[in-house]
Amino acid sequence: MARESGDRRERILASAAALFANKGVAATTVREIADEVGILSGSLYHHFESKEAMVDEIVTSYLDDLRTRYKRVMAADTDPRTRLHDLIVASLEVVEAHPHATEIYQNDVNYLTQIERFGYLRNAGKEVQATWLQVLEAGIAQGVIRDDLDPKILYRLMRDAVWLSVRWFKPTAAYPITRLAEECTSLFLDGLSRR
Amino acid sequence: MARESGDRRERILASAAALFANKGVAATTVREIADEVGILSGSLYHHFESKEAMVDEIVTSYLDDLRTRYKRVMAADTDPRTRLHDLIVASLEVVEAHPHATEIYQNDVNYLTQIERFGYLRNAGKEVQATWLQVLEAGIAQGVIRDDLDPKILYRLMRDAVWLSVRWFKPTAAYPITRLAEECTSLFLDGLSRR
DNA sequence: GACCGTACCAAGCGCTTGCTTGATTACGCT
DNA sequence: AGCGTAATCAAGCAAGCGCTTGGTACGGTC
Repeated sequence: MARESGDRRERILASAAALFANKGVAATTVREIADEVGILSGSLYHHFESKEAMVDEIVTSYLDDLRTRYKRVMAADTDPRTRLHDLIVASLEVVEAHPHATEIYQNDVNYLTQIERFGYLRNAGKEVQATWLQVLEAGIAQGVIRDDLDPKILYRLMRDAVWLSVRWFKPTAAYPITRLAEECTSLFLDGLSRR
Repeated sequence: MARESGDRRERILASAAALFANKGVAATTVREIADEVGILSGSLYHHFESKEAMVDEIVTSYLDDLRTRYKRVMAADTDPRTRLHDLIVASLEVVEAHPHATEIYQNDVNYLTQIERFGYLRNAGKEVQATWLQVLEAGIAQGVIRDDLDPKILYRLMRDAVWLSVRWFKPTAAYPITRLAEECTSLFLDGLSRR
């Protein structure tokens, strides 16, 4: 059985990601991961160098995907309003594609960044912020976005609202992720007051 | 030295809260807590029954404070728009008063709720949601809040944005917490589009 | 049919964990 | 001076941790 090596590897990674997301990285043991896959804990080390290596692979592929999509948004020749909308859509798509990785990143950044190996997480966060700020500031300069709100604060409020949707949003036929993206965009751009 | 017993207890609690918030509950050891206070780990058990008991006391006093302030907001005879503003202010005040507890709650709910002792966290979350929904739905019924946005989704977006400010917001003289509250309220109610 | 790499198991190592225990100290009260 | 209590230390236990090791089963290759 299991003639396909990569298959097993990915199943381990998937189980690990789910456990890391639900219980936290520190609180998840290699034995739990092995149990979920149906092997002994020692056998994990045939596929991965360490527990950290599993976390690393999960988080890295998540960040790679995020960077790729952000670049695509910024490469398009669009106005700030559209770009903001597209950033929200791209973010939610990444959240949907890597729900466990998103949750790990959200819950355990503090813990992870103090491990030498994951120092790169700091830079990743700064990159994301720079992208959003670029869009917001262009919007303010062009007069389509209010200039009485601090763009850094705006970014952080929107980022947390969008990213943490991973904790509660489960797409359905009646309420797909595209609709969440529209409601997010509409809330942030137009506000919830009736006019 | 340390003739006041309660003093030492609170210093332990403060150190524990800071460590729990920064590293996560599971990743913080009782020896680290003791080191911060300047005693041996065994001595902690003269003041607390267990590590869980410390977490419990931190989180409980946080939730008590939150509930109290929310009740005060809802007891006032105000319109939905004001109430929403007051809920945001109250939330930010609690975040400011219990920054470590807020962070612990945000980062470790998943981990904590699966420990029997902390099952009450589920109900606490539902209570908070019910309060916000009550205000939002009253606003929709009175026609001051748009009816094309799902109130549950609105609540979750605003909640995450407001609560996670604990991770990045440090009040200064130029930008006190009251201003953050105003910007939050203005963003959510009016949106960031210039009109 | 000898050989090799892959995938796994069984066992356990060294270490850290939360927590316990018994002895010792500091201090207020009489 | 003597006593009682609170606070602490020194030492260590059982359990669980991440990870290593030595060995086995098996499919493919020449």
